[in-house]
Amino acid sequence: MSTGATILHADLDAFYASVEQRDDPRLRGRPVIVGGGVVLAASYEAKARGVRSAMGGRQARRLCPDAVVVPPRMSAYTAASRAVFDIFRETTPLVEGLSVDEAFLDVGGLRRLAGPPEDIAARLRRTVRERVGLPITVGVARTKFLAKVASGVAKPDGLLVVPPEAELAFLHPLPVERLWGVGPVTAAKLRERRIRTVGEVARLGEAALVSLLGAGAGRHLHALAHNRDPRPVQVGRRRGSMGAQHALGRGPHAPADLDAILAGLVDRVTRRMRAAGRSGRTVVLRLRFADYTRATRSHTLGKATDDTRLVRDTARALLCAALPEIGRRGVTLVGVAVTNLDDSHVQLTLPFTPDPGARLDAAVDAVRDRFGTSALTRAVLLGRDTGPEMPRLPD
DNA sequence: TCTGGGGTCCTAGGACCC
DNA sequence: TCTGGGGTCCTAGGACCC
Repeated sequence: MSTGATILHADLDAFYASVEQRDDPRLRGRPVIVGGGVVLAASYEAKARGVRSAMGGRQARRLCPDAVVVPPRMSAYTAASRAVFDIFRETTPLVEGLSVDEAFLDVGGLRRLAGPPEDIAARLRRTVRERVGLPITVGVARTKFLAKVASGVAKPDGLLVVPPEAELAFLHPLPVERLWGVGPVTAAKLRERRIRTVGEVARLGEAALVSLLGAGAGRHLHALAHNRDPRPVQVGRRRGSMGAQHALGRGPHAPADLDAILAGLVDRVTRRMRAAGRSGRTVVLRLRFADYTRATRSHTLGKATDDTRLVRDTARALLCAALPEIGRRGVTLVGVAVTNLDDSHVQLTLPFTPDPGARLDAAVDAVRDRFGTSALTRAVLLGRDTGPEMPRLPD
């Protein structure tokens, strides 16, 4: 294992908003908000005025009346994401995608081939800017956790290298909210104990953290504050669940309407599952009540399925059982997810080749490259035009 | 902070098994 | 006829992330 700072965390800045500014020069330099009801993304000009993603649209407009509000163009973001991930994979085969707009890259083995990590990172930023036209921030460090923190500090359009000898000096003065995994609840608990910086967390001791946050979170945070993070960059992670949800007004909502919404959601999810070659065993009904508290109801089937009717009937039974509670409390969101996705199918996307024989050869090669010869027990070749689906974790 | 849609990971109790 | 230790699976909830 290489000992230097060799992990890159690359993160596109204000992704959706940057794509809009790229494609419409009139938006450049102006506050841009993507999304109507809630803010999906805000340009840095809008962020400077206090606009945040997930914020209600009305509040955003109050904070920033001169913002240009544009509807999302998911297919444009998907295309941009694909182009950027192509550049990631040209940089190193060791790419772990976290979402549409960020990934870890391990460049530890590339020093002789491609130069030191900081040069690779600078080149990556330049290439993304030239070929895709988007600003991207890169953090470089010895661990994934620190690389992620570094990119967060360097945003927007920045590059920050944390050399191994400077790790704690970098980490300890930061506010605890900077830590990946510390959200509002954990931050509030720490604040009650007058703990504001990572250094103060590190001095607290593991036992105290465990009693404050629980065993898992306490130990995790203690390790991170001491900069212990052994997790490697993992290639080819597959998602564990697929879901769809739909928010509703405060209601009331007739059971038949809820059932129709649920059927539509199930249809969407199972369609995506079949397209990805995945099936799952557990059907989860997700509910949000009028007071915005949440609940889930789930049922696990005997074997994995991607069948619309079976998933729909299962979800419908869960909904029926929950109707009395929905009647009492009101409902503001219904969702369905299928989890326990099996690992028996993998989908690889390959460029189209006209000759069927060459197509099969390419598929066999691709499977062998990625999983070894023994993995190739049965392959189904599907022709599919690339739709507007978002590439999150590969399926 | 008056709240969309898509995910991940962890915890804890209970059923059930040996 | 009162009860150990260890394991897995299922369900539900919660925190967090983009």
